[in-house]
Amino acid sequence: MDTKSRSARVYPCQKCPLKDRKVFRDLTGDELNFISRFKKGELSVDKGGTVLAEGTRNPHLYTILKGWAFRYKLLTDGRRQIVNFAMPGDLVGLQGTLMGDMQHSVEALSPMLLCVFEREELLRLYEAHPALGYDVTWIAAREESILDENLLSVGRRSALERLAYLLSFIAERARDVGLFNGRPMEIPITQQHLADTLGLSLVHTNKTVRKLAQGKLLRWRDGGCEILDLERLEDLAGWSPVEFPPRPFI
Amino acid sequence: MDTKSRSARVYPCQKCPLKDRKVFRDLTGDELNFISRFKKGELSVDKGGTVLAEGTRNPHLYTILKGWAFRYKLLTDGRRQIVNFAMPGDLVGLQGTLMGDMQHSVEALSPMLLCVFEREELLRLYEAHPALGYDVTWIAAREESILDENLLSVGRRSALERLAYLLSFIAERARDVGLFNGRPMEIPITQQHLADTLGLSLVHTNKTVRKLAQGKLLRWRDGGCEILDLERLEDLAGWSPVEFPPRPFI
DNA sequence: CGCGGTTTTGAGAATCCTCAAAACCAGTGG
DNA sequence: CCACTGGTTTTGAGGATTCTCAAAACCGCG
Repeated sequence: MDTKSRSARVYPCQKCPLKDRKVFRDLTGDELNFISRFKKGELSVDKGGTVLAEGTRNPHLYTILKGWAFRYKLLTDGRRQIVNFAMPGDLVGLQGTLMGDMQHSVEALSPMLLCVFEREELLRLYEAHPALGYDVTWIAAREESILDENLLSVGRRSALERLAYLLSFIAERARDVGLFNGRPMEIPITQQHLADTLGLSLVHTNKTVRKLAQGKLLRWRDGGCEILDLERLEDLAGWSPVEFPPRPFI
Repeated sequence: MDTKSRSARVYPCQKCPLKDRKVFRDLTGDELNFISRFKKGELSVDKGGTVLAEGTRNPHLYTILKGWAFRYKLLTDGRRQIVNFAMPGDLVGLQGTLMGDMQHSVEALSPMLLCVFEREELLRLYEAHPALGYDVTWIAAREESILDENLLSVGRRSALERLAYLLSFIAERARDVGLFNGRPMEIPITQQHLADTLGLSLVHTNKTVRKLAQGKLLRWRDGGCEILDLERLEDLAGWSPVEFPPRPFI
């Protein structure tokens, strides 16, 4: 189940498939060279595999190159809360890198490919390229801002609004990093994942999903959700587009 | 209502009342000197005053010296979600500093005194003292970790657990930074604040508070909550103490 | 004393939950 | 090729939690 494998380097940073996306800021040659040395290899994780586990101390920090994952926490009796999803360009493991033990787990929703960095070397990045250090803080602040929004949803939106908001949000993010690329907008999650993100029961989540499916806003197909009408979904969610400058990534 | 006033500098960083608390890491002389120049003044805000407003762009970044505040977001129809509380030693405004417009607001729960920094100079901090830049990231990661925990609460805990958890958490944090200091553990919030933090209605929050009050775990007095039995509160919350190394602050 | 903000209580209703079971579906091994 | 299995989705039904509405009580303050 927990099939991770360290593979040879397939993507040198100079040929990073993400770096030319317009949502990401451009890196200088120097920065790219540094990151290239900072990168220690690539890790592939199977669907369902655990990338990072709560309570452990992992020597690595990762940037997602390919695939989907989710970040979650558990209560002792097994109740699970998914706190965020992660996709290409996202950094995972920063919290553990800085604070010691991981306070949450990360699991793959699809086969993944990750860039591997050494946590011990992070400070050297700040020393060598302050702007990259600043970028890492930027990335952490962005995560914070996403969590604020999720908390607003779970605390104050109705089940239907919550679901619409979550799907809109995931779809927008995924589109930005090219996960759809013209193809249908399919999100590789189960309704149990949705339930654990929204703070709802599986049954009620299903009934809510059903409503959106009847309205042709989405459909459920082979273990995933396909967004059919993002626009109406965003209306329902009370979506207010927030424009950000190109974001950094490493 | 929005009474802010820029005051003369009362606390030079060398005499910062927080810097010797054991929850905070020690700063080198160089670092302290730099921070001292980085600090542009002090700001005092009345109880109920707005420190930062969602949708605006503020040229400043603050560290709280004295007082309590909360961070919140609003939906267009007025529903409010409090996402976190802030107290001495906490940095506020970082998200706006990095990403542009504020995505949340910050309001004072008590009279406050804040250290004022210029957002434009933040990058210089990374350049001059990479370790301090690293610290800022640390602070952001800590906020992230708190938000994860809040999300777990709101999404997966019952009303009673949620309330017990929230109060335990606030009390622990406040104690760490010396807000009680032997005195009774009084938290200057209304039940409306609790409700908006927990994602509950005011009425149901009140009924839940009542239960804890009947069990002598807390009592409500002159516009605030006094914790009477933190230990039992933590039991109820399923509290698992997490030990962190001394945390940075600037 | 009156006022605004806050806390408290009651009552009925909506949302959301749990339990239970069936339907569906892809993969596995016989 | 089929039966079986485990995971996922779907549906029904009754019940618990939480909500809204409404009003009263309380309390510091001008």
